[in-house]
Amino acid sequence: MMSIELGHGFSSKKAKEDSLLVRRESSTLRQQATDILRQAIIDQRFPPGKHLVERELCELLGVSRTSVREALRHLESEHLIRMVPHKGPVVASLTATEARNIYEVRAALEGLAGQLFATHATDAQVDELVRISKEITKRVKSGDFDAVLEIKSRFYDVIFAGAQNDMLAHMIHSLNTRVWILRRMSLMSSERSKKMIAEVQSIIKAAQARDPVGMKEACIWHVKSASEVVLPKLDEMENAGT
Amino acid sequence: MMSIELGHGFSSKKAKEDSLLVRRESSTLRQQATDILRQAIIDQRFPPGKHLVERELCELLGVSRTSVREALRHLESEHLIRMVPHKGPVVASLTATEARNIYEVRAALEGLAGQLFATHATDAQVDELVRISKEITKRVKSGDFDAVLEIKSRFYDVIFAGAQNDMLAHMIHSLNTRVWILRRMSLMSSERSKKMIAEVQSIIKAAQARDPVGMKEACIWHVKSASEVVLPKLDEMENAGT
DNA sequence: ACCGTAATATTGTATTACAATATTGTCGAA
DNA sequence: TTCGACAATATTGTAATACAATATTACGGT
Repeated sequence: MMSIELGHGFSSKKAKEDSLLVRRESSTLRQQATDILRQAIIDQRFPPGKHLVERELCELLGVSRTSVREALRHLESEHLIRMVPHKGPVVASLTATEARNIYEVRAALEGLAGQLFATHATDAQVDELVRISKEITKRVKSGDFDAVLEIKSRFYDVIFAGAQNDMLAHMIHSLNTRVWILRRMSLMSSERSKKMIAEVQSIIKAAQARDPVGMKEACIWHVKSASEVVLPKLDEMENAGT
Repeated sequence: MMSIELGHGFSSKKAKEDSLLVRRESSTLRQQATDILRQAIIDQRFPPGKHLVERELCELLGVSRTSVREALRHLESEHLIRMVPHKGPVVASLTATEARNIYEVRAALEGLAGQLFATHATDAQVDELVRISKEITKRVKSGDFDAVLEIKSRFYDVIFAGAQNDMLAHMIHSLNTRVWILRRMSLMSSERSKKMIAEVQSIIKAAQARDPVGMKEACIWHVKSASEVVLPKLDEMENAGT
């Protein structure tokens, strides 16, 4: 499991997964704090709008205020919380407008990712994509939505790897964090799941055909299709809240 | 001299300038620290690869380590610095690959921005765009590259406003910060400046025609064109460094 | 010249303190 | 009672200090 240290010969330009680098799990406390808080927000343990208090977080996490505050800075830049001067951090809530904006951007970015994948990916990566798509179908049938989201993340990770653009991967990932709740929501309709599987299939088909434009459009369509399910619901909720 | 004001994010939904809100200029010290450090990096006062030392920054800025560290967290999330555990922050250097990735993403995002502008913008915004484009031509002739970048930022701000997607604006802005140096570099060739003006004109034309697809393509073309000037130079520099 | 080890520097984290600001509660007057 | 002024309280913003963990450098012996 843990491999041996070879000194600091970290010339891992390729980063094969059998790297010899020591795997020092999330080295710093603030990193762990950040991850835990992020997860808590995603899981809605801290509901949107919730006013967080630094001291409470310190106690909750068992770390000092220093670390908590630095973790909060990080979450702020991910737009998971909003800092109100002299009031503190507030868990960000997603307005319908923001969600619409995010889905617009996601469509553009995932379209690009698809296009680049069709252009640059290895055959092995295409095969891997096919393999995962089958797993997606399987998990959808099981009805475990979080499991579906998890495997779909892997699906996209393969696309990003093939696309060979880390910046792109990072940005999409960051956006997805914010709409995670919506994505789960969208899966909870069985018609949506069915359509989703079909969309994945058309992405696969374009990938196998090495068709950049086709893949781009399939990816864009996939995002658009999801947004069309979710955004009306969000509008509805927002109006009901008024 | 330069009023930067990317103060507290971009949460202003409409941001009418005659808002009644109290205008507390960059309220917190860490915000000011963040801005100053960011500017220093952009201006290459801290060259890429430079190893920053917290204590020195404290002295330089006249604030405590607490504030400096929180500012550093922010810059880290903007990818302007890289945190190496137990070694500290290092000013990020831009590899040719990263630059290529960023330009790919920028093309997609600015294309989207253009498309949305053509769809949603008011006539006044189109007029404003025309006005600014004339100013761009003027400043290009003056030969002040920073002035050109500044007015081009305003050009894009109008596009973002018309596109009505704050998330998109924020992401492009963040990317631009990282390639600021390259953008300035690209302007330093007079042929490039000439072509740039022509590209802006074609963007304007599409905007006036309210042609989303045309505008999208003009914006994409503009980014691609800039990247084709800059990326070879960067490759060159990188090889020379070896 | 090489190796191991001590000395040093710097970050990571915790703790304490206090000023600035926001929120809440209290009391008196109209 | 209702309202407003003002005090009491809570929380963040910032600073200063301390120490452990780790990386870098210097030194000294072989």
